[in-house]
Amino acid sequence: MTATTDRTDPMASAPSRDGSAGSRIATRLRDEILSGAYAPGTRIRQEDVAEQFGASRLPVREALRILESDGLVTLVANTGAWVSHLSLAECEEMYQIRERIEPLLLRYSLPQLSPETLGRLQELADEMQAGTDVETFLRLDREFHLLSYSGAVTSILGETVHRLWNSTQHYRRAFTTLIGPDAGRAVHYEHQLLIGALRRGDSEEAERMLGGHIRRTRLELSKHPALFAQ
Amino acid sequence: MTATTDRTDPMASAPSRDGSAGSRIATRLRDEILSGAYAPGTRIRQEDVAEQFGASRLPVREALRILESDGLVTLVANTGAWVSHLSLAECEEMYQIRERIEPLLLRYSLPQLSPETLGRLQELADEMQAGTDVETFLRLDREFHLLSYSGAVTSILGETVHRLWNSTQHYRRAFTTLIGPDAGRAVHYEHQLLIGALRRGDSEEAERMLGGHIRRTRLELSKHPALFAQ
DNA sequence: ATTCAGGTCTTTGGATACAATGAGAGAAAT
DNA sequence: ATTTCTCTCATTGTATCCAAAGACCTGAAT
Repeated sequence: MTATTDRTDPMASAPSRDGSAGSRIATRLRDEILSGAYAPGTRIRQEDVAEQFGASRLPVREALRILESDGLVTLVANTGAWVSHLSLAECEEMYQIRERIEPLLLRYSLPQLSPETLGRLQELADEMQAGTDVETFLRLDREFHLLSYSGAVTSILGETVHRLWNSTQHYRRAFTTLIGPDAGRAVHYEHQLLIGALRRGDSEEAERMLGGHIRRTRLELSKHPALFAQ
Repeated sequence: MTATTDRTDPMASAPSRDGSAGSRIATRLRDEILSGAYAPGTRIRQEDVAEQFGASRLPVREALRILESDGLVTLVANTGAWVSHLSLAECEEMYQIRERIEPLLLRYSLPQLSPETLGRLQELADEMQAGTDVETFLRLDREFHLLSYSGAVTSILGETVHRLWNSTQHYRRAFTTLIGPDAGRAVHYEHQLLIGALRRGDSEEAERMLGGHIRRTRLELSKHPALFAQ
């Protein structure tokens, strides 16, 4: 009976809050949205989803509420639900927030990172650097960063960061598709330098690197307003 | 059909998302929780609320989902709903987040603040300094800070800050009750200095003042773990 | 006396049925 | 031709009913 939902697996893309049908539907819908199956702006009809999952519209409504609180779905009363889309300004806001709170989360996490985790981070960074397709790049990058936060036992902060990643997922995909997964070599170098700071236990430097990494990404992103065309 | 909900009134304690019964119930329940009528840990029975508002349990469930996404209510599947309570660690986390993102919000807001708004901020600060009871102190402090953010046209950032204020409201009340609304003179001085920076349009200094203000409050709060006794 | 098992009972979760609201098409008037 | 009004239909919102899952109480056995 705490204020937080359990999250044993830091990599889980879905909180999987509980066993209710609404939560299960939310989990699967979330994965579909994050996978890119639904583009932002796509309308979501309750009945369609209900039929798809073999349930009534009621748990679907609960699922939509959950996804709304995740920022993935936008509900309008008496009208319907849509997959959320961001304006460039909103996306930049999210990156500004990330830039300020993810270093904090990393600071909580760093002292608890095991050698095994650091090794795994190195593997992920190397695998990314070897070059891959867009989807793999996105998956590895997400796993890399969220794993670097896995030492933190925080509740609110971790969830907030998770939400921000989910909300911007589609635009990261669009951006990466546009410029190619290796166009920005800086990403790989920054990851390597970040790992170095983590290995040394240099919290200050790790925070600075991460903040800069997010900041640079935001500035790159803002050069492509076309990604956010309505 | 944007990703944000309208919020014309920056002071509204409730988003008042739309006209559905669930949202209206959520709005009123939220106000009751924030007013202190329900202590954290209090169980909320769906049927009680339904009867209180003359509705069925269904919109109540929606209201509880909404409040859960606000962080004010904790739902457990097949078990029930409780007014959320925070541990000291969780509350400190929220203050750490606030310390990093509220200065950012203030930076967005500052250039848009009208002379009238600055005057109103001065009135609020003066009124607080004159000394009042706990409830008035809380109301004025909340209005002061949220009004200082009212110039920002942000969406996500403003909502996030709003949620953090709501989630910690009960503990601010408990803390203020414990030490008295005037025990911390520093609050008043900080407010005055903050207004000075705002008047000069000195964004850097305003951000620094606000960050320090929140930080100091967090440190004070952490001296009283008894406030968070289960 | 304490602990464990069973059963009842309260409370939540879900499905069907109905009401109400909004959106879109079509027709008429300017 | 364009705009506006109205009517119809698709879709969401709510209530009632039923099912299921915990919680609590009672009882017996060690």
